[in-house]
Amino acid sequence: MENGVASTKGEGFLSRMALNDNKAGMEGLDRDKINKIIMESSKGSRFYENEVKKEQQVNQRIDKMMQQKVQITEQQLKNAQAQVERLAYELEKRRNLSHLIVHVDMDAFYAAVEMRDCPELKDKPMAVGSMSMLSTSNYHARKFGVRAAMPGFIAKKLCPDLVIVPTNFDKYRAIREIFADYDPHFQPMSLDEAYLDFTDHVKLRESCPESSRTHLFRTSTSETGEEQIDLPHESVPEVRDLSPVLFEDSPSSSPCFLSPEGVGAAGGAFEVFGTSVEEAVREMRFRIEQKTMLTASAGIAPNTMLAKVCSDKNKPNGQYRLPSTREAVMDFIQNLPVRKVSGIGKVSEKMLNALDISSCSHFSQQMALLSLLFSETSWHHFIQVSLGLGSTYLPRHEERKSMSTERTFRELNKAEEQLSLCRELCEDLAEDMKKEDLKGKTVTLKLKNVNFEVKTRAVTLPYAVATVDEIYAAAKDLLKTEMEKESPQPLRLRLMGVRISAFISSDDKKPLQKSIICFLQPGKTDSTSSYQLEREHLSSCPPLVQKCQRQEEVPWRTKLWGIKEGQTSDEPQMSFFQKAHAKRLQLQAVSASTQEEVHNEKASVITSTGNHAHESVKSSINGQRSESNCEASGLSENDSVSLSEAHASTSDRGGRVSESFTCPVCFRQVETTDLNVFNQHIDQCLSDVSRKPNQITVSDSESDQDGENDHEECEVIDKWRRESEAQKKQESNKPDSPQDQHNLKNDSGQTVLLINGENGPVTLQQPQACNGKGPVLICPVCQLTQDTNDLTMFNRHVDLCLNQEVLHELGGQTSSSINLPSVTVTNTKVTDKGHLLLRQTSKAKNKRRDTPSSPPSKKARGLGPRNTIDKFLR
DNA sequence: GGGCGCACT
DNA sequence: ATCTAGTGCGCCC
Repeated sequence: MENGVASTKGEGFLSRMALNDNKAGMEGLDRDKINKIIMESSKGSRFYENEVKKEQQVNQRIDKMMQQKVQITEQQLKNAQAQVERLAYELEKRRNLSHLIVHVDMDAFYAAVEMRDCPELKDKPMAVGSMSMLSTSNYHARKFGVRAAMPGFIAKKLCPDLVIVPTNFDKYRAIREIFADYDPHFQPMSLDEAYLDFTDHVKLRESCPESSRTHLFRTSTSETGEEQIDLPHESVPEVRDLSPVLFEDSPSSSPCFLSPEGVGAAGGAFEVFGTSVEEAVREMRFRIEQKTMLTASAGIAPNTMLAKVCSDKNKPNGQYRLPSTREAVMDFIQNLPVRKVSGIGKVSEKMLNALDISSCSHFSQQMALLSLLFSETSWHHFIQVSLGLGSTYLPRHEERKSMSTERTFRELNKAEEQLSLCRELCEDLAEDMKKEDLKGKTVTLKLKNVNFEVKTRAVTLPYAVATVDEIYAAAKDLLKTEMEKESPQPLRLRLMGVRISAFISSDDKKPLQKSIICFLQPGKTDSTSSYQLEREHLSSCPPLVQKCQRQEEVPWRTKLWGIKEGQTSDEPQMSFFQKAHAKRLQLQAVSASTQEEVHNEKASVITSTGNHAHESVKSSINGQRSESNCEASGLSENDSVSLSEAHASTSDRGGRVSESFTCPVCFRQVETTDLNVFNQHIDQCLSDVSRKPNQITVSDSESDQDGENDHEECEVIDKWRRESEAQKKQESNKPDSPQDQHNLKNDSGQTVLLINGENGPVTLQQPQACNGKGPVLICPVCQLTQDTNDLTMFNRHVDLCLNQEVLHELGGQTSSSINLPSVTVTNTKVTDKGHLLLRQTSKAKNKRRDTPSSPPSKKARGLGPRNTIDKFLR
């Protein structure tokens, strides 16, 4: 090799495949011995040869880069340096240390689940996967060098006693919901990993009573209110013997998990958690463990980039906090190996190494050079890493961009078989496409031959396709073309895959309905109105409309992200309905970003009972009607509940049974069973919006940098809402009923108290008394007046009451059998599992989803959204 | 738009 | 004997 990077094939191979001893649980292994086995198992195989070839290609890239490097003039470097410094200055100016981003990562996730469900495995080295490939291994196996992404047959050589368990994704999927308990807006990166923003939670935590930070140990599955994750056919081992067995050599096993500080009234041990973010995260991990019997590790830092690195620091079953000071961040970065940074992989690392860059501190020294040798996105990413900068907001779920299926097999060289396999793949893909109601224009065929050479061939059709025949027609053409190229030799394939991309928007497939009859009547469409959306963003949410039509829960987060920065009010094609939608969704985003959740699984037990005893709660809430304003707009998760479940509901309000719909525009209950009447109501609401088209705006995040317009915009919306309400009142000529919507807020203008309707739609509580100071809060459980105006405190109290109710009176009753009032406090969300999440708004801010210190483009390599998992989640 | 590589899990 | 599957994005043409 010209640059001397790899002098032999073996070295070249090992530089790609050798044991990466950075991995947790891999410390102090006999690396040479392990690498020798890896080498011996691989040498001479086609895979090996291909790896060597790829290695050479990388080396060529490096050579090319080095040639460029020597041609760089002093002047170029000087100019580049100036540019780099300017950017660094700008980035520094925008550094945002105000967020507390948490990255949670389940420890050896798949393996841990399998061990939990099959305790005999606990003492053995085991891995999840197949002889061909392992997904992960437990910590026993890691001692032998067995790790994720290693083929099982090699792992067996390293560790002959290794037990390999096949993957069971359905089981792993169930775990995901625990993250939502903590932050419904969490960003899942995979089945076992997520980012959460703890900023607001910690702010509120400081004023929390100790009781709400007290958590019981699970002593048996039935004694606590913690829901069980659905785990088909397995026994539930004692949690306390799980953790030490799983991670006996954990660097940071929290002893508190094993030696509880006290014994609760119910006989259960409990632990009190503090108010700091470390304690909050520790509490979360504790609860995850109590609930799933699995441990998680976490990193706490001012941004996602750092949080991710931090979560790895004390793995397994540990956490690490990087203080939110510039000094701490820069210290942390100095000795951080570049490879630890998300987005810098094997190849990037090697290229950087060739420039003598191995730790992040080297970045700043070489940044001018890097700016000349790497693409703009790449070096921008590098410079941010060098400054310890990263995203301070959690990008929400985005739309899927492609869908594919592929299969690996033993050599397949008969044209007939290849074609029928291709057909099979197309069938699978078409089925998946149908599930998400997708149609795409680009069909890509992927082929890997027995020498591991990968080819992709794509065709973009003038129309979108989704059916088997359509996809196959395109894929077959591509395959035949490749066959012809090779003929008379046959293609010798080991993998075939079909992918569809370039999805068309839902609107192209089915026009949106002005009246949201689509929410209500599956299959029925109103062809008289169609909406051409100018913005691709807004229109590119194909799964949404269909899901509405199926009356499934609408993924509002998805919808929310259909509305992105750059949307403005002067888009003529945007329907008013969509504008109203957009605005509300945007407001949801605002409140979502400022909401914090009060853990309340016990309350969730209550909520899931649904239609009981609303009345008993109503009388307990006295308060003032709020002035509409931004903070108390009430446009939060509640709305998503209303919207997503804007279908007929039968309720027993006021002792009578009535059919009603919740209007998705004004949120009022429309008491009718006639869809036409309901649609008329919605149309009226929409025309209310239309009279103020410029006020129902979707703000451009770029032009609203400091969120200063938020208040103004909220006022506009609330004004409209007030007017709308007044108008409706006139129409119906009825006084306010308890179900009428009012935003209530406490003295600080932060909170609204609502009573939850049984079927999702939220009805707001009419204030009944006013003491001049704010709402008088009476606990719906113990019926005692609470000496506080602070809804957070009140929530905590209710929480505790419910806990006691559930634990001490109802014992092991399951959630569905508990018959208690349904209580919701504002900005709550009833999750699909019936969990009641309590949150409280704080000052609306952070409207910008892209904060000054977040990367200029999340498209920076490796930092884009990961949608892999969404397929599993849906 | 096509082809292919990188990165991540 | 045996080295995944799925996705998004960058770069180059």
